[in-house]
Amino acid sequence: RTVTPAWILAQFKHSSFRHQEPTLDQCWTGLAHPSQKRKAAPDTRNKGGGWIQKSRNLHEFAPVTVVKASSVDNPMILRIHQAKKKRIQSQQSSSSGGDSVGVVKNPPLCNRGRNEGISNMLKQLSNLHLECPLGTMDHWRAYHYGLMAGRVKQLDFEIVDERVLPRLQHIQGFGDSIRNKIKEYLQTGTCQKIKELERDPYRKAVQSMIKIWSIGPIKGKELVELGYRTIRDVRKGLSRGELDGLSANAKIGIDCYEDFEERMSRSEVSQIGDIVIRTCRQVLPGAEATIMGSYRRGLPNCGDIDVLILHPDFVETTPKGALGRLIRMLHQSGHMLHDLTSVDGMTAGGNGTELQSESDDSVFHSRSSEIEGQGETSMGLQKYGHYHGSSSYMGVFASPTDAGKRRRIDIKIYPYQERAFASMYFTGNGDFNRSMRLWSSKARGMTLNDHGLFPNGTDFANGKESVDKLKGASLPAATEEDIFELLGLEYRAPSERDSFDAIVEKSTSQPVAIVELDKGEIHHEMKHIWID
DNA sequence: CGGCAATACTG
DNA sequence: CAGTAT
DNA sequence: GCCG
Repeated sequence: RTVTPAWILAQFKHSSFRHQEPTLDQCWTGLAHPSQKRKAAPDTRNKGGGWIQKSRNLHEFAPVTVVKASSVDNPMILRIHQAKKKRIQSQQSSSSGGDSVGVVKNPPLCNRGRNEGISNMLKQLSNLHLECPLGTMDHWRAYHYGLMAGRVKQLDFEIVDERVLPRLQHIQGFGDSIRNKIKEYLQTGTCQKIKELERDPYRKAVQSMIKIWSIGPIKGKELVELGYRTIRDVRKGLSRGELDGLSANAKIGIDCYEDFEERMSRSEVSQIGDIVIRTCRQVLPGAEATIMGSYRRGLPNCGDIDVLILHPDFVETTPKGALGRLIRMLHQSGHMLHDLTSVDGMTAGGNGTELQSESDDSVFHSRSSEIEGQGETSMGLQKYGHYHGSSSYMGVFASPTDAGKRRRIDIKIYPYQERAFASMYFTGNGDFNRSMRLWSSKARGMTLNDHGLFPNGTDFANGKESVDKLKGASLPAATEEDIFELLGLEYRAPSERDSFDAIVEKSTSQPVAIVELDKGEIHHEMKHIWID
């Protein structure tokens, strides 16, 4: 049933399910429970001049989050469990946990914002390594810095001075290097490593090359070796004909360099979405098209537009040529400027890809052998063939709101039966997807992708050949909730899918404690919570 | 010292 | 297949 | 960079 705030308060009062002391079978994570992220710490801190200073024992800095350490095969829980054991051994203490007042399932929205400074520092380090992976290992450095940038924000305490460093030691992912950088940050307010990386002219040059869409670390380095340091250099080189070897996509990337750096407002995204969706319905009546990505996650601005297309009549297949037809129509109306991938029959983002010809179908007929009966009328129901699989398109869209600005757009179409998996994937974010897939594989022995969820051992590994088997072998899910359920994870609304740590095992009847929230807060946070 | 998600598209 | 992308 |  749906739980009202009043009901929850009543439960708290009557303590019908009370917070229990964590036993060894349980653990806390060192991470704040999502529900306490915003509220708890500021409160506690403000009382009596900072509890971090007051309390030395570890039970006090992570007072609540009681998560059952159930499945032992869950690596994340396992690690955390491990960490706790370690801690328990080294440090014994008596009481704690007085603040928890009740339990809910399916905890509410994550609120971030703690340890901003440190998080930003780690994020910077991540980016500096990510954008310029000079050594082969840098990629994973960046990965880990990124994860930790997310994790510090979820800590249930503020890192205000060095005394918390030993506590950090017990939290998964904070090793010597990162703790030292945090220490440095606490002492000096900066990080020499960042300065150093930012100073390095080579790295800086490669960074600016890498920001060109379709230029990665390898080509970026090549360009720098050739003497190009800035986007201006590259443009100059291009105009001199020195860089003819670059791909068509790279040329688009160079042309749109500044535009692609920019983020757009939600309103612009929704307007672009409207255009695409309306056109889509013309081309494919009955289609369900939705804006996904960061827009769906509710971010205030977005780096690109992601549109997912489904059609209930195409359950195991996709309408052959529909995506191409949509793209072509968008080209004709002047909205779509460039293709970065080819679609169905259309040519790739190559040279003459623009408006090809007048005859609506010439492109399709000439390119795609597969078209069966193309119903002709531009707005009637088309008869589409069945393409077995999904397809995805990347392109460049003309901003309807900001004249001259060009926006990255991705459009994907999937068989209807894959809709839950496709929308999960396409909603992201990236870290969340990786976390979820890691969980699937390590904790559940299954492989999760945008087509389905497959018990390992299923014969899906050999690429395109087995797409069919792959589909057939997937556990069925009609909704995203189903997927969380299948994986034994707490449901997360799109807006909550914002980090690697946003994944929590579904407590099997094991309550999750929350800290005191005032009524307004509870009302605000919980009025939509579903409790089974 | 191996693993860190899993896949699509291009040339 | 490597590189870039999601 | 960190973990097992």
